[in-house]
Amino acid sequence: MELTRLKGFQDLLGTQAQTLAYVEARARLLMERYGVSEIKIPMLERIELYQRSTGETSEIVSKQMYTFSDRDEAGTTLALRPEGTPGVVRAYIEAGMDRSDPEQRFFYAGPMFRRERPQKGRYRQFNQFGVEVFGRADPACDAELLVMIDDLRRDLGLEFQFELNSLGHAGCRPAFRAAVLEYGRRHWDELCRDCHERLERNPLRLLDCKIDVRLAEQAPRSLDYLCAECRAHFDTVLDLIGAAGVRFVVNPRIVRGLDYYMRTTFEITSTNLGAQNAVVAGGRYDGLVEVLGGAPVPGIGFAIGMERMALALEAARTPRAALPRIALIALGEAAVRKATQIARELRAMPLQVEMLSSERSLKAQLKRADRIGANYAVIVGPDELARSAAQLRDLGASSQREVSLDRLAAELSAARAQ
RNA sequence: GUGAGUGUAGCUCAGUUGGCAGAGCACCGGAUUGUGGCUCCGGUGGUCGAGGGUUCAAAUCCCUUCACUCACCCCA
Repeated sequence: MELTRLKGFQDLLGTQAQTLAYVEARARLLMERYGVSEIKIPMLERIELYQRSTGETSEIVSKQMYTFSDRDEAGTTLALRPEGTPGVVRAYIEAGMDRSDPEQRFFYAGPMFRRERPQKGRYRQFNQFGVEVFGRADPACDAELLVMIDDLRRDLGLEFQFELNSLGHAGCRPAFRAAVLEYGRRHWDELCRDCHERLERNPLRLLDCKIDVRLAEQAPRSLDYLCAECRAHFDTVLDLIGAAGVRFVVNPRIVRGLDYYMRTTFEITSTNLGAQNAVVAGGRYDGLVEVLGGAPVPGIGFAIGMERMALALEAARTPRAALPRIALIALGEAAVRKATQIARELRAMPLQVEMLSSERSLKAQLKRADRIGANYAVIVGPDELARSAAQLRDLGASSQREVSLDRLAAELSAARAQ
């Protein structure tokens, strides 16, 4: 086969697609309870949107975006969205909400694109479910989002590790950054090659190096550089979520790769996912709305990695109860005609009904019924048709009896109740 | 971008020292006129990832290349 799927892109079949849809359905239900409304935004934006928000120093923008020229005279450079937040902020400003009605909560769901080397839990097209809150600077808002994530976790029956940190705000963050930079330069000779690179590009990432663990642990901590206000904000967030029953740890090494994060940042991981174990991540981004040309409105948000969530769920889940599955077997043209009507009637019950190919023998059709995991087979042939009846076969029990057609739906419903 | 591992039937994989390409599962048919699973019998199905080299002879040895997987990196 020559026309295969692209590297890092996937076809999701059957249960894989189902699990993903299930996670999204549960998340949507939660949004309703939290009063968060949906926002649908484009998958394509000007490249500058990401350069200015996500940041040129992030690897996402500098190396991983799918970009191309539009067919207009100006040759505008477009980018497939690598994440959702910039687009949501742009839409929020464009709708004038930053001035008219700044306090807003949105959720979005859809595919993101990053051209990375694929591995377990990491794909070039992947789905995120994200929440963004604007116009709220108070710690109760941070806490509410974390509780929201914990609600989803509990609803799905999973165990996660919540790790939180605070990076400080525009006033105190620079001092911390300078301290890390200074620390890195002082220990230059002991740093790994990747860390040399990091120091140039994004010094804070020194802290989550997995090679120089000892050095990273002894590096300056953002928590020690917080101003009184940031300190109080963080303490209140921790107090609130603790009181609400969220289990968490403070991890001073959580720094996010995106430029716009400040104050509260968090990463939520699941074991049994391999190396790519972050299922949810996010943080506060006061200042981002202003950077993109809006009013000075605070913001905070997170994104769920849907494929990773589905992976975690598949490792732990018990299958959900499905509709009883009926294989409808018709023998002969007249029976097919009748069966077409019966199928419609049974599906309305509701029952899951699949009509098998009447071109094949009864034996082959029953074999097929077994293969697809049907609970019952309903057989209609010329003999049954003459009596206005059908054979109702219980494939699990291997028992069979004749049922008149006008009683069939009721009989199957009764069997379902058992 | 870097590293490692794996590529043989639709799937999971054997294949010895270089000597006729195999098994299990799945699929199709039969044993059983209109009755599945279990059993038995038969059948369909192969560019041994691709290209080149060595050899009387290559799935096997050598070179090149591609794909997939995992990890680094990055991050959801």
